[in-house]
Amino acid sequence: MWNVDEILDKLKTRGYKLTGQRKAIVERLCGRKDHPTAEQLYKELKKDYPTISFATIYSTVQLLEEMGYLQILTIDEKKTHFDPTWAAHAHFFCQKCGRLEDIEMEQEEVDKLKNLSEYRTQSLQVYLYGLCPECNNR
Amino acid sequence: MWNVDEILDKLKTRGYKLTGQRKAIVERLCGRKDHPTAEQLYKELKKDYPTISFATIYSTVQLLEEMGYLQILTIDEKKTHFDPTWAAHAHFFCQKCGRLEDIEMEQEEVDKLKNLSEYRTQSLQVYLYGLCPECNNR
DNA sequence: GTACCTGCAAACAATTTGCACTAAG
DNA sequence: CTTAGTGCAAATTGTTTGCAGGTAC
Repeated sequence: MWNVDEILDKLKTRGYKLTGQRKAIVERLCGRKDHPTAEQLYKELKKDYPTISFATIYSTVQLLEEMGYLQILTIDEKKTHFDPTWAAHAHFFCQKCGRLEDIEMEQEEVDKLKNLSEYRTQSLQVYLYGLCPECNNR
Repeated sequence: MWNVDEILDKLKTRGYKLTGQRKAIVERLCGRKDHPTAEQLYKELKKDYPTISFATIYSTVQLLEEMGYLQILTIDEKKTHFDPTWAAHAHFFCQKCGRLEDIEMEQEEVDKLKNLSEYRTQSLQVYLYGLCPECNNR
């Protein structure tokens, strides 16, 4: 699990400016277990930064992805979700309600999948689709 | 591998009309190894159906997905790709040129992944991201 | 002081939708 | 004949972009 200071340090090291917005975004993402969308982040951050914009959110999130601190999930066809968890894992997406859950996966399994291609794999996603128990029972 | 007639039969059985457009779309998808986008399909189909529309393509493709004959891939953040191959396999996406390739995967492996969740998994995608050899060498 | 960053609004692009017309059965 | 399907154009929506002003360093 990465921590806020580590990321801010690395940002600085790479020559990026430590703006209040970037700090706020990193802090808000760090350690959380859900997978917020840009919209969700925007609403949450508005409390601290009433003027924050999608432009800033998207650009910061892309920065964090390039640095390997988060993954941008395309499991939901409608919008991207951000996943700040570093540990190797798969995702389950409920096709009815949109619920998005982490699923544990062994590192060994992940490595095996990454090596499926003869090309060098930089990142990997395993997406499972179905109905969550609640949606299945009605 | 499914064939054109099987699909058309099943469409009829389910009460859908066998329009020329649907036949053309099914024929064009059946057996192909690449992963066309809506745009690509549209261009190709225009030769036979100069008036064909995106509305028809999207609706037919959704129908085929519901019937389990193709998968709609979200590996490319920008647009969806259609995959008419039924056999279990993963996908590799080149982050630079957008090349999208099939990767073989054993059925055993697929089943294992599908069972990672306690919920019933209806479908599964394994996406590998990286650079293809060509993009890697320049 | 000077890049770089931010916020705003406009632009973009893939997909969806409403509706009048057409054609399958 | 009836109803589902089609094509068109407009609408929608998540994301990106251009640019003027602001801020980190």
